[in-house]
Amino acid sequence: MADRPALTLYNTLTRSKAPFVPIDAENVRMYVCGPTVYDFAHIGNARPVIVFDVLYRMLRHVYGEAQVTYVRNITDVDDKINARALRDFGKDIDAGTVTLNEAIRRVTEKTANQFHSDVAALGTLPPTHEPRATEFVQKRQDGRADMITLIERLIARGHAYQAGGEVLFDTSWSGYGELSKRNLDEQQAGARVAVDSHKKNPGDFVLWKLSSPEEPGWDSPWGRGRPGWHIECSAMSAAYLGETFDIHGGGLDLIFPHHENEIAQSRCAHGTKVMANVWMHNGFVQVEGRKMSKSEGNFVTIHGLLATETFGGRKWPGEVLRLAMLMTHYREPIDFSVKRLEEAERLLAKWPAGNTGEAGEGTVDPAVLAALADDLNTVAAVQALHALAHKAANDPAAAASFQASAALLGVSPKKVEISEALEAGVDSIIQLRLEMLKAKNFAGADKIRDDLLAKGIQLKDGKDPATGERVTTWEVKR
RNA sequence: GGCCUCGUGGCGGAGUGGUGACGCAGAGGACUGCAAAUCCUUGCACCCGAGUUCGAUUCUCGGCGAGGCCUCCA
Repeated sequence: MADRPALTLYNTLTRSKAPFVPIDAENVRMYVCGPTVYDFAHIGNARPVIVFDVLYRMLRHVYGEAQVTYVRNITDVDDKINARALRDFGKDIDAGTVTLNEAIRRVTEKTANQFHSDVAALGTLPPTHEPRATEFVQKRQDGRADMITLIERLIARGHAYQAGGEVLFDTSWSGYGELSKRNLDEQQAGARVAVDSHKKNPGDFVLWKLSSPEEPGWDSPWGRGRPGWHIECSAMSAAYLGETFDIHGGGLDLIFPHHENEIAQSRCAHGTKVMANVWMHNGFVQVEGRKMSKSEGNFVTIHGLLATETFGGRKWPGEVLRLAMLMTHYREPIDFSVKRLEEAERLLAKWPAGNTGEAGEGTVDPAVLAALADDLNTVAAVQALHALAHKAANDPAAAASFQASAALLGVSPKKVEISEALEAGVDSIIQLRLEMLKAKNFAGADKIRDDLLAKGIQLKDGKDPATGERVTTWEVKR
């Protein structure tokens, strides 16, 4: 395709922007680190989900929907999950009515379901594959990559060793530190982590650790145990995308150690020069100017924004949250605030509402496309969209183009539904009000207007240009 | 201590070696019985210092400031 838009992406590996060239344009492959399912997802989790959803839409637009594979995992094995299961089901486990594994499964199922409903409300497309870590611990019937096989290969190739009841990755490997630009030897001075004596190098990390009988575990060549934190992404990316793929994404904080370790594991296990060609990282989210943390009391969950009145004293529609997120470039830090959400809502209210949220027949606006092609400049894209919205008011082609362009960002405003009974009655109420106005009964007319507004219907008075008669129209107030 | 980001008007936020992007909010106006919506007009900026340059917000160096990672974290 000669007319394919040139997509440029910032690559953390090279700390620079470069044209994106897929390994195989017929099968463009992207992996994004998904949630560890032990608690409600917060807006910090929402950012990569939204950002890489835009990238997914962009890739599908450029290369074709069937030509893009997007994998986002669910990590359902983690000591935080175990702790949560004990907290929530400890009594049941003690009473013998629930096993630990059952309790863990309940925690992960509930949290994963919540996550899915949250991100659906944010207007994100489901990924092509959403593998769960627990299904990739042991060797699989279908022959896809698994964690134990990867660890075996790492040991066989001399990159991992057993010590102190653990299997550890040997970070003396020469490629270690390329992504995060770290030299581990130089970091010893201020390192806060105590050096375990059984490690060959202080930075060596766990691939496999033994479980006590009370802890969840899987049988392995090294005894019953559970995987370390990083190996699941190496396994699941290889399982669906192969040993080398195009794009790997996640939050800034994952650069070290998570992604650095993933690279080390995958490259050493497979003997490859690269794990993913492009590494992309989104910036952090702050809340009202402060770091979000449970101790600060400003921990904001997606669910809390959508369904409760804990932030700014009201609920927020998913599309408002999404637009608010896209009003800042993905690599910049973002300050999540009530003011920002209000601005996003105002902007959205000015855009023409389509029923479908689908691209429809229109062509994507060149300015929107160019903005997104430039390392996902969603800010410029939103502003191009805003300009397009002005034209769309009395230009059907522009309106169609707006829908197609907005769909690429995933922010297509949908019409708000009102009850049919209300809608059917509006015209007669307007007539009644017009007669009151003729009689100069302004108080009565204004009351009607206020009552309708309370029901979500905004009246707008205008003049018929020919006759000078008052003409009242209405729209659904979003 | 080491390694990374970043610093633009009230707020958000692009961009560029050489005439104030833009959006939101504000102010003024048109329209209106009053609103809402819409339209028009308008004020406000590039952290500090040095260097390179005819010229720097844009490049280089230094400083100051903010944030992140080095420990679970998106």
